[in-house]
Amino acid sequence: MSHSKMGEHQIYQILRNAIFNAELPPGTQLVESSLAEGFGVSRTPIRAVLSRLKYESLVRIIPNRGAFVYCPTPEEAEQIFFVRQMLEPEATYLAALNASSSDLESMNFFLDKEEQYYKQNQPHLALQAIHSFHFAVIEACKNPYLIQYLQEILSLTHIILTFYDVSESNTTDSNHEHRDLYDAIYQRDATRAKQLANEHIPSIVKDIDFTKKLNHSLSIDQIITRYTPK
Amino acid sequence: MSHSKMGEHQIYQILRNAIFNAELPPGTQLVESSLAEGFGVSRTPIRAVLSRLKYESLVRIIPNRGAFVYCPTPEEAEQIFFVRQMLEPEATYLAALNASSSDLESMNFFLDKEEQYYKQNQPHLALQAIHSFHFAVIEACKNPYLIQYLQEILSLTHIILTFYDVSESNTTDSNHEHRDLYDAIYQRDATRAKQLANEHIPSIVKDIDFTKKLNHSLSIDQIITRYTPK
DNA sequence: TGTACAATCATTGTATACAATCAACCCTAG
DNA sequence: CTAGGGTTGATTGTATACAATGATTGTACA
Repeated sequence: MSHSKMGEHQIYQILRNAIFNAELPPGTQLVESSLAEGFGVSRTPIRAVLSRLKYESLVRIIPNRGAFVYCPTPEEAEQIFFVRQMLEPEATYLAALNASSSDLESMNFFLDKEEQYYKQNQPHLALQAIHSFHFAVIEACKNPYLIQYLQEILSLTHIILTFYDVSESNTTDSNHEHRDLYDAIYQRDATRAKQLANEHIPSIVKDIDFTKKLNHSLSIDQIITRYTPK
Repeated sequence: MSHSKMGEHQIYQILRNAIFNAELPPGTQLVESSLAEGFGVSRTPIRAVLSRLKYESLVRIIPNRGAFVYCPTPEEAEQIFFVRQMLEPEATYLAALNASSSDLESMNFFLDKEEQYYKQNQPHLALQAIHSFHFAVIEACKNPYLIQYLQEILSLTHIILTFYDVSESNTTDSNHEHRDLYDAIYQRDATRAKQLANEHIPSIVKDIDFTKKLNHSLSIDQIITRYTPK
């Protein structure tokens, strides 16, 4: 199956999203020639995209063997959440000081989305909204290096939450914690925002059930077709 | 000037070192074809190396324009040191808990080097020894994600210290602070190690003179020749 | 003289052909 | 039936040719 030609950035976005939402199951091999054919380009830009995903820890590249979708072990998950716990409270502190009105709007938007998806019993979409909310918060901290690292760590935690079962989590609590965090930022109460962020992360981790893996898997062609406009 | 063929990893190391030590002056354009000729390979592996350096913030790539050696502004320097201040004390805490005997040996080795280079009045080499010492510390924390981010941030701070003038700093104090830090880690006193690391960073920053830029610059060919074995 | 515009050139971006690598398979000898 | 070793095939790694981009220079015209 061949599609219309696509730009490198677009290809990156599609693959990133697919890994992000665990539609490409962790461990899947990404073969350059197949992707090239699917996206209607040569292997050259595909290699660039895979290389970028490697630096973001979303794929692992084994020399002369190939690229494989990142597959977090529970031990790695713990290390990832540890780093998130190190970075996010401080970034939240800065966000409370520096958030622009458009940052605040963005946070609000995704909070509403989260609530809406919970009510519609679509936890998978709610998780995406939560990710976007947290992303909006860290973007507001205005330190590009901190943003870069936290964005990466946040993506990894999102993959973990999507890949492992979190159905036991209390959705109402989750939404309330996020709203409280937003309120603290909105009121420029940086200390309180930091403390809320600090307490928030353990409440995410405790609901992960590492014994149950979920399955959202799609084929490469399904993914390409879905994201291809028209 | 053409040289014997070299592997991608080796090329990466050479370019990284050259940028790291400000031998390639910040702002220098790195032209793919020149590097390819210099290293005796095609543009393909050069592009891979430049792309990697880009993800490590050591070069900036402007699309359709080229790759340029990272050129830190004082404002960026502040943001970089801020992130270092966020990460390094905690990593030092973990290092005190987890350092292996070979980690400790490594730290000790570079402490001696630092002292030795100061005595020989070679501040530039002493800076490199300090970097290696700090690197040994963070490696001991055993969290691969934290190590990755701190390694990057540490490299950026090293570039800043090499690029701007720090000749006013008190070399004896510096060495003593490092030895104290090592002692705390050696004694597994994690809390003290963390505190020392916390106090150490401001004492680095205060000696930077952003008004004076130093010049260590070499041409690409000089760099290739110097690092080429034989 | 200064500005708009066209041609030129250096450089990056992409496609394709070929080389190198490694795993899996099969075949043979013990 | 098993262990060793060579062969094959799928995949990545590299070189090279060509296309696209955008800055620079030169030039005509106001």
